[in-house]
Amino acid sequence: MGTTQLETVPEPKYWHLKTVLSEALDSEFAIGEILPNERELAARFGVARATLRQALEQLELEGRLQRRRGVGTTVAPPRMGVAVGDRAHSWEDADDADDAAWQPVDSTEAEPPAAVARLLDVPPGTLVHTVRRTRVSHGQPIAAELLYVPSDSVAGLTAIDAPPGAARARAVLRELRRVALEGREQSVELGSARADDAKQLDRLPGAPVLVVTTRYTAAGHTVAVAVATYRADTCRLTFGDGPAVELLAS
Amino acid sequence: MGTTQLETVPEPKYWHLKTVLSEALDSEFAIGEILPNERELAARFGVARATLRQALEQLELEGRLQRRRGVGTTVAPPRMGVAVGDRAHSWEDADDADDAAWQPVDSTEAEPPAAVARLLDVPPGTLVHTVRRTRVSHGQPIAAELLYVPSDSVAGLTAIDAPPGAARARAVLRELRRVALEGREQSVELGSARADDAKQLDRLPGAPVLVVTTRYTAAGHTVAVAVATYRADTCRLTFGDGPAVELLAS
DNA sequence: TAGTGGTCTAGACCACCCG
DNA sequence: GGGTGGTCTAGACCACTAA
Repeated sequence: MGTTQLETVPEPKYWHLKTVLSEALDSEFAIGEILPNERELAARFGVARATLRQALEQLELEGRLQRRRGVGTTVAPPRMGVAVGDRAHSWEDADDADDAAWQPVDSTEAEPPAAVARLLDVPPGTLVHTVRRTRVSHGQPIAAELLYVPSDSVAGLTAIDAPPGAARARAVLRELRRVALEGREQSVELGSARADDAKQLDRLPGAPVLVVTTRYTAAGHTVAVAVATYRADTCRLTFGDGPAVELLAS
Repeated sequence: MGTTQLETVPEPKYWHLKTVLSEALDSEFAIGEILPNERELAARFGVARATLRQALEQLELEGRLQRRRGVGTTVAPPRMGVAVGDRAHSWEDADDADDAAWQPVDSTEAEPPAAVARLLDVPPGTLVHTVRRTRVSHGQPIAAELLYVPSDSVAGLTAIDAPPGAARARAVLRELRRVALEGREQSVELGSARADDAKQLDRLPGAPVLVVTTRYTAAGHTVAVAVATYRADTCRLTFGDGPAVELLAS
C-alpha cells in the first residue's frame, strides 16, 4: 500500500556515475581527449574521490578510459582486435608487414610453474627451455609471453649453447619451426599482471590481463606450452575459422 | 652511493597482502572453507579494511576467492574449463548428458545494440529476433547469452508467432538449426556485467565477465550474432582444434 | 616543481543472508 | 537481529610525469 512502486533498486552512486560518464564520453569527448582530473570531477558530481574512482575503474576495465599516473585520464580508442587462434605464424620470424608480430626478447633454462609442468607432462622441478616474447601492435605493447619447451621434445634443442638473450631465443624458435604440429588447444582466462609482465606491458602490477594458455602437440606429445598475457584494457582477442579475421571488417 | 641496493620498490601494502594471503590459501585452507571476516582480517594484518579489500578484490579477480554479501568469503575451487569454440552443438537442444548445455529462456523482437547491428549488417533500429539463453554447469550459472537473428536471414523465421517466452525461443533455435553454417568468427574481451546479466549469473552488477561475441555466417552472409557473457571468476574459456578439449585432461 | 593518478586510513551506514 | 560484504566519506601522503 502507499508507495506505488519500486524504491527497490537504490542504484549505487558509482554505478549511476558510470552511466552518466559513459554517455558523456560518447557525446562530448573525442578519442584521446583528456578528462578533468579526479578531484575536480569528484567535486563536480558532488561525491568523494574514492567513489568517483570506482566509476573510472570500471570504465577503464571496459576499455573506455585510459589512466596514467602523473599524466591524466584520457578517452581510449576502441579495443583492437588481435588474432590469437590462427594456426599460421606461431613461431615465425617477425614480418615487417605484420603489425602484430611477436618479438623474441630473451631465453634461458628454468623450472616452469607447477601448472605448466603438469601441462607439459614433466615432473615438477624439471629444467625446460623458456623463451620470452613481446607482441607489439600500432607501436604499443599488447602482450607478453613465456614459452616453455622441454629439451627432449625437440631434437636440436640440446645443441643450443648460446648465452641467454635474444639470440638464443631466436635459436630456440628456429628449432621449433622444424616440428610438424599436430594441433593445439587454447584457453583464455582473466588474471592480473605480475610485476615483470606489467613492466613489459607498460602497466602497473595487478592490471587486468587476459591470459591465453596454448598447448602445442605433435605426434601425440605435448611439444610446448605458451602462456601469453594480453592487456585486457586495449585488446579484443579474435579466434577465427578463416584467415585474417581482423581485416574482414573493412 | 652508499645504500648498496634497492629500496627502489616500496611494494604497496595491498600487493604484499595479496601475496601473503595467496600463500596462506595454498597451504592452510581447503576449497570451500570460510575465511575470517574482513574486519577481523584487516585487524589481524594491521591495515584498514579498504586496504584489505583491495587485496581480496584481486584474489577474487584471479578466481582464488569467492565473496558473497551476507555470507562471507570462501576459497574458490579451480576455474572450470568451458568449451566455447567447438563447432558442434551451437543451437542444439539441451542434452541431459551435456553438463554445460544452453537453456533457452526467452525470445522477442527488439532493436539490437548499435555494435551488433553493424556486425549483422542491418540498419540501426531494425527489429530482429532475440533469444536469451543461459548456460549452467555443475549446477551453477556460468553464462548468459543474447542471440540476434534478422528475420530475413532465415527462411522460416517470419512464420513464428508464439508469444514471447521459452517456447518461442525454442522455435527460433529450431529454425536456425536448418541453416547450413559456413563458418564463424569469435572474439573475447573483458567487460562488466550489466544488471540483467548479473542477475542471471548470480553476481552483482559490474562483476567482471568475459564477453564472447560470435558471428555466424552462411552463404557469404551474416546469419546471426551471439553475445555471451561468461563469469570471469569461475570460467576458463577453451578453444580447441579437436573435440572435447575439456575431457582430454583426464 | 606543480599537477596527476595511486595508496591508505578510520570511520559510517546500507543491503543482504541466515538462524 | 546479528553478522557478512558493499558503498561512501573526507581527509592524507606517495610515486610518477612533464614543463
